Amino acid sequence: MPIRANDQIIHKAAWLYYTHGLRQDEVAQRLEISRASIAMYLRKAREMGIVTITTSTELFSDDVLARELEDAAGLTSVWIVPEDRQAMDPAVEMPVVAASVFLELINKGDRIGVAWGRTVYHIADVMPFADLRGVSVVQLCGNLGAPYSYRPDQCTTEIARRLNAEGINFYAPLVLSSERLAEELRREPVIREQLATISDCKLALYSVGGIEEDSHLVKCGALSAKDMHAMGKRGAAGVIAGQLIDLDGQWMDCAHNRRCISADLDSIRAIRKRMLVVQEDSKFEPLMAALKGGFASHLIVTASMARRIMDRWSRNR
Amino acid sequence: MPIRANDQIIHKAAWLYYTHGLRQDEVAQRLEISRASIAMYLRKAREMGIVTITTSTELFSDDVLARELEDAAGLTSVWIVPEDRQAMDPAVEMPVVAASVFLELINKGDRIGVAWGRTVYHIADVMPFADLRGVSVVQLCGNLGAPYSYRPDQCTTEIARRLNAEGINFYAPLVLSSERLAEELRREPVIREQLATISDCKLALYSVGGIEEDSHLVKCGALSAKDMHAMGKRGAAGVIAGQLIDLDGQWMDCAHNRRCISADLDSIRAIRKRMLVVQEDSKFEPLMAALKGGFASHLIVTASMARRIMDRWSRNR
DNA sequence: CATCACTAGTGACAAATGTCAAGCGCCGCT
DNA sequence: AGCGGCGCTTGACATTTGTCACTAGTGATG
Repeated sequence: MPIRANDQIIHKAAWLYYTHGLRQDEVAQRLEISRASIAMYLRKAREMGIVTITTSTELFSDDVLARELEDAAGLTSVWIVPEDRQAMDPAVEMPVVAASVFLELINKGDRIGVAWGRTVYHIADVMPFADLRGVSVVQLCGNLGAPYSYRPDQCTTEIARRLNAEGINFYAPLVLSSERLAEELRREPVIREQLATISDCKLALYSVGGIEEDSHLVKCGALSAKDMHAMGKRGAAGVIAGQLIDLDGQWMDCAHNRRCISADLDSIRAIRKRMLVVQEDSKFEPLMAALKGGFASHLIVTASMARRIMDRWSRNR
Repeated sequence: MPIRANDQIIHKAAWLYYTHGLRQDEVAQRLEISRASIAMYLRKAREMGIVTITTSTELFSDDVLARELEDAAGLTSVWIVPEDRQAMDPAVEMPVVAASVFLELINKGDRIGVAWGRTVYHIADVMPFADLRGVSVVQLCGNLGAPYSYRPDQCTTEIARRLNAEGINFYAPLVLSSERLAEELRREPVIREQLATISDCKLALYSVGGIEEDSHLVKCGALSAKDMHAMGKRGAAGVIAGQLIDLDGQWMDCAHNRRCISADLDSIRAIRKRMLVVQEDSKFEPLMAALKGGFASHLIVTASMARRIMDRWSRNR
């Protein structure tokens, strides 16, 4: 574009305003035209690229990635745990970040849902102590005798203890041996009430489970390796609060899910702050399913995982 | 710099406001804090270089006189600071223009040489904040205890700080009491290495010093008024990076220069972008010498100075 | 020469932004 | 535990900026 004599005044206005920090009326005075015109010139200057406003990409590259991911996936907030940092192992760092984010998301009097898994327990394990009387921590899924220390009730209890909050455990098994029994149990007033309050939670904390043979559900004996494998064939992509979800993050109508006593997935989706924390790189596909299913509003992942999500997301469009 | 939870929110506010164009109240709502805080965060973001607002310097190079001067003196680029009533005070304007031009000339990963003087310090003082990680700012000349605040190392340091770049100071005095000592010091590995890297600079910033009795070298005690006067008689015409040059811009073989620890003039000439900024009308003769000596590829002067250069140049041909 | 179409500029008002004193936790100290 | 200082946050108000309907000037056209 050739330099038109007229642009000169736009340059002058932009220079005085942006570089010297004069106010619009001062610029108007100096150039002897109305302030309204200055406002117009400045808009043109921005449109024409005479002034450019850029947000840093170098110094805060992780932050930029987080913002891009928020935009792409429609999430409220994303935290990126860097991996290139010489100091910290992401496996240690992530639960710490998650715990402090979790703490900040809690408000007085909130009811908070906590699911279960290795990740969640690690978060519980580094949760700072706080005095949050009036807060209730409820268990999102039924119980399960696990060979490890992170049983569902323990996650809830440990977090409640650290926060000085009220822990509300779920007095039902996660999986029953028959659908009929599960159905009957769900109808029990105590259980029903507990399930009904879940959508009142202000905040939920969970990870997403994988569907490999070493998945949590399998390890804890809730599902045989063979059945899990079969479910993978049938389109299962991940596990949320003990229940299988498909590639689109929808509840699967399968024997396992029907035998489960756990939070209704729609109740979980109804919670405003759904904090999803994913540590393992191998959980990429489950994570994508969970995101599609709307199980996250607040996401905590590693930088490499964030990049993979961005890649996939932009490719699909 | 560790993860500062506080910066995260600043970055996020800046992102939403500048990149997405949300209004402050919308940002406030989304981040669930007051709008007043958002306004504060945005100010910090600008100060920290998370967002940078730059204005094109085209206004000053878009000038017939500038083109003529480029052609006449064989310069790459000239910026003219106008002196008319509509413009700002040239004394204020020139450092600002210089700082903006300087910023535009920097590329990612560059090493940049910065000399010393009142002008350079004034430029440093109005240098915008930016995010130029990976850039190194090196000091072109030795140090000098100045009665003013603009010591050589301070120029370098301040510019580096504002750009978020790495500042590399020169740990030697500008002038030593004997030639022998200067020679020995120049041979010291640390110093020698530092001097050797100067020609790798992609960009240099300096002014040219006068040889009057109120010159910088005299004021800072590097040279007595009497000696300076004597050097004038012997043909000295100006000062570049602490060293005297003659009317043709050549290094003078004199006691002062031999006692100096500073960038070799040929190293400076080897730098592709040599940005010379001259404010005072009184520096006409030094400036002519510097131009003849090839110390400028990019020149910033007042309109009247530009006219004087053109006059002299055309008369001599 | 009247008319129309178009642009750039303006005054007045609405909207957005900047600022500051006061409030509120939090931390360290006694 | 109580106290004082410090730094962040906020509500309320002042200032600055954005917008829009309108006008004047300009140039093309029948």
